[in-house]
Amino acid sequence: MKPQIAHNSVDCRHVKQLLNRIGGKWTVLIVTRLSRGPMRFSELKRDISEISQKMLTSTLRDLEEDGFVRRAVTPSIPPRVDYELTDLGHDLLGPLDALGAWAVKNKDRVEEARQRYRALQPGR
Amino acid sequence: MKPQIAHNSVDCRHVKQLLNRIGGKWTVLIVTRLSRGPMRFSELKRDISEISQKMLTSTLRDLEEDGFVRRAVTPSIPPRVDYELTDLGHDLLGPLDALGAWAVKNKDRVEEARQRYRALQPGR
DNA sequence: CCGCATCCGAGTCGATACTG
DNA sequence: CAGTATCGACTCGGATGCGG
Repeated sequence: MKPQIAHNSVDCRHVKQLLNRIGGKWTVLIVTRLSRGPMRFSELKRDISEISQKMLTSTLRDLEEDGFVRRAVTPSIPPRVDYELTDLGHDLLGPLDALGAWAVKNKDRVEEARQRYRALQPGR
Repeated sequence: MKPQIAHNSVDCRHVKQLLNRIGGKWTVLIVTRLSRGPMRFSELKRDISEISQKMLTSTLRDLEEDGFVRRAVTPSIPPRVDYELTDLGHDLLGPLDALGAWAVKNKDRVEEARQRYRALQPGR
């Protein structure tokens, strides 16, 4: 089974890759936290209390891999690791904020649609 | 430069909900197809050949539930079902296209970052 | 033609325990 | 402090078969 997309446009693949990243359960939460400035691992963990250590680590790794986040290790004892957005990460905030603003602005319309839908679908 | 998304607030949930929707494997593909105009179920199925009937059905249901897509049944024989974007769905195209444009524009930077990352991580 | 029901494998998420 | 390792629960997506 190949992840090949029959959709001809090459660009489509990149769009989907990006969506897969930011569509992750924690990605946006982390990126928006970091938009305020560098944070330590434990700060992020404390700030997003519901996240598990594992998911925080792996999400940060993914973001680092794609060049949105920079990881800075200070080999002291105890060790210290800071994370911050790269230029690319900051650039991403633009469209991301736009989407976020849209979601906030239109949440009522979505909510209405959901209630209308449920009203018409007995059971389910 | 400053985060426009209010963290720790109710808004955050709506943003996440939206991302969960459009982060789905097929959502964007379907929405972009429908942006050109109404389409029948079988047209969509044919156009996105790799999608399974199940996923097409369930994704359309999700989009309908959130008010992005309207479903019109013509009870003829054989039956006929058309799907089209609602006004809300069309509005969503704005931020969605912005994100898509960003992905296309910055694909090289992401690609570079990935290669740089891989070069520094032997094995893994 | 449309799409629901069911089963199943693969990947994801998360709690817990352990290391430098 | 900042992770890694492991294992189970859960969810997603695909295949197939049936029904209106």
